[in-house]
Amino acid sequence: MKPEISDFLPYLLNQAAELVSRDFQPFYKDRYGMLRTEWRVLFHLGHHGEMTAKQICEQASIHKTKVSRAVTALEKKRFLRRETLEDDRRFEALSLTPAGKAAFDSLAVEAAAFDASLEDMVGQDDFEALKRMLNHLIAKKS
Amino acid sequence: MKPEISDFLPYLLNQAAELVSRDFQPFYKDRYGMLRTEWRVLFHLGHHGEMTAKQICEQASIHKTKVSRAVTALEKKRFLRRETLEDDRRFEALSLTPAGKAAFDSLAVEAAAFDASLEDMVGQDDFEALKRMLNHLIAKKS
DNA sequence: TATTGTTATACTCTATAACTATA
DNA sequence: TATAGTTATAGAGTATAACAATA
Repeated sequence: MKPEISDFLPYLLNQAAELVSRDFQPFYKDRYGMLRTEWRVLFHLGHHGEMTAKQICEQASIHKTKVSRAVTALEKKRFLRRETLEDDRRFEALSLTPAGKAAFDSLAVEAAAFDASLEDMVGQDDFEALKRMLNHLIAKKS
Repeated sequence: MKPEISDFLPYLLNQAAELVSRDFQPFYKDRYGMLRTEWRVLFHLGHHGEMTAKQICEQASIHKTKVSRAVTALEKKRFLRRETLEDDRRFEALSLTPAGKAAFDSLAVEAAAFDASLEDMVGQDDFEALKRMLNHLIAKKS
């Protein structure tokens, strides 16, 4: 018995990720002109406060070239400012401007609501289990 | 309490999908030079036999432009042949050549083994639950 | 006019190597 | 020599409009 495509986990993950991403994309794209990596970097800075690019790379599992470009784009949008660290001038402290904070606050609320709508879709218990499994899978594969 | 990124389902889905896809990609790419959509189209034709492009679009939820390009690429690799339907000359019956069938047979085995390795990773019960939830989510979002 | 499939085009995302500035 | 971050480039994936051929 050959497997159907709906039994192949890589396909399911990709399809689900794509559909969900496409639904959330308008929130950061249409209003703020951000790309996905920019939204993620903004998310991390909004959540953790001042960080270096390297810290964002590590915490978010994003390659340094992507972070570098996202930081440049967010800076151009006046959502982020950088300050070279005097201890070690290779590092820059990245932080959100008031405009960046405002965007983050608004998007964080919308993200939470979006996540809640997904929770409604699959049910509360399943939703927690789903997140747990995905985190487990990601940890194993990273 | 602001949400961590590991609590945001779109992020988790995308990260898991990317890591898993990257692991499976070598099977169809390195040996057969296929792209992801080509592998999916091959999968469908191998599983269901003769189909039209429209049927593949519907069953696999792939846009017609992607299927069209994948079909062209698979034809160039001599994995697929087309035959215009005389009933309605807008349609073409697509089917795998012997070389295409051989590639499918080999890849189907490897895909099943890969899927099984993911099952080992998350545990059998969770694995079934995970697939069920993803299928549910996909159905709701499509 | 509607449908199947193709082509053109632009944008988004990923991956890697080479580079700079600093340590 | 090593590390933080940048730039260049190619490849892969996605989205949409316009089109040709057939019905």
